[in-house]
Amino acid sequence: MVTKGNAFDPNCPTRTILDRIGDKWTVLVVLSLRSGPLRFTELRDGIGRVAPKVLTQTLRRMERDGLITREVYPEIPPRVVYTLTPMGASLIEPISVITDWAETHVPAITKAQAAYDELA
Amino acid sequence: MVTKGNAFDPNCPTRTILDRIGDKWTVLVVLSLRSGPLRFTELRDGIGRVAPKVLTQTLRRMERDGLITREVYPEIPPRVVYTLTPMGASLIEPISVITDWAETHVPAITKAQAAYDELA
DNA sequence: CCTCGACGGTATCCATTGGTAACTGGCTAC
DNA sequence: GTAGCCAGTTACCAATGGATACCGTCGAGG
Repeated sequence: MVTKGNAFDPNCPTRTILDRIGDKWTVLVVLSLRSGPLRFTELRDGIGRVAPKVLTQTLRRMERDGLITREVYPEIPPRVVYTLTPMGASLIEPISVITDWAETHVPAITKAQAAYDELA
Repeated sequence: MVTKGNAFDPNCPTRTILDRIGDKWTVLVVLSLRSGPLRFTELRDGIGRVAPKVLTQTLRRMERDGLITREVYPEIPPRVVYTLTPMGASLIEPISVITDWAETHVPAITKAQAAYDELA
């Protein structure tokens, strides 16, 4: 009845992690850092319009989860560099599978939506 | 700079679909329907405590996106059966990749969180 | 009778969250 | 002196998520 794990138990940590991964910004941060470390503003500019507050929240969470590291260089102006940890990098593959699926099915979904709205 | 697609463009449909897939309940609905059609209450009971309103919203969205079908049997008491479409079923694989990742990394993430909170 | 429960939802309300806009501090360049 | 850079933070507000209660219709049970 239940999957191999127990994602159906609300108290299961898998569920929490699933939520985390499913987060819009988390996915985009991972993809952004794919090709190397970035600074805060580089992330902000690379990801189409994120509120800095939200980006900070996302990055802190990801740091806490061990997906990225945050290195602060106490210079003026300040410099903070975010880097994927090996665990964070291991997320690229699963995320790619999802984005591939999404891109493949965009036309079908758009079409389904149009059909649905048609007879509404 | 950008992935194969353009998930970084906020107006890109891929982004919308990504949000959809990332949705907590959508994932659980797909997994629930994996082994066959289910009725509303079966879904509700199978997924650890969902508010009916939220489940309805989720199901309507998924129906609109062409991931599931909704069949109403005008009986008393009413019977409504939800079934994965082929497209919906094609989501099982990608989702499994993610859940596998999540389950594999639960210990590491939990450990990372503990370490982070330790020195906070 | 008449009330109770099954089913597939709505309706209402509140808490949490996502997001916007403005501001901070410290230094450097104009 | 004042404008700007970076990496945020601090209000503040709108939207969303979620809990709870309720609806109509019917057959079953008392």
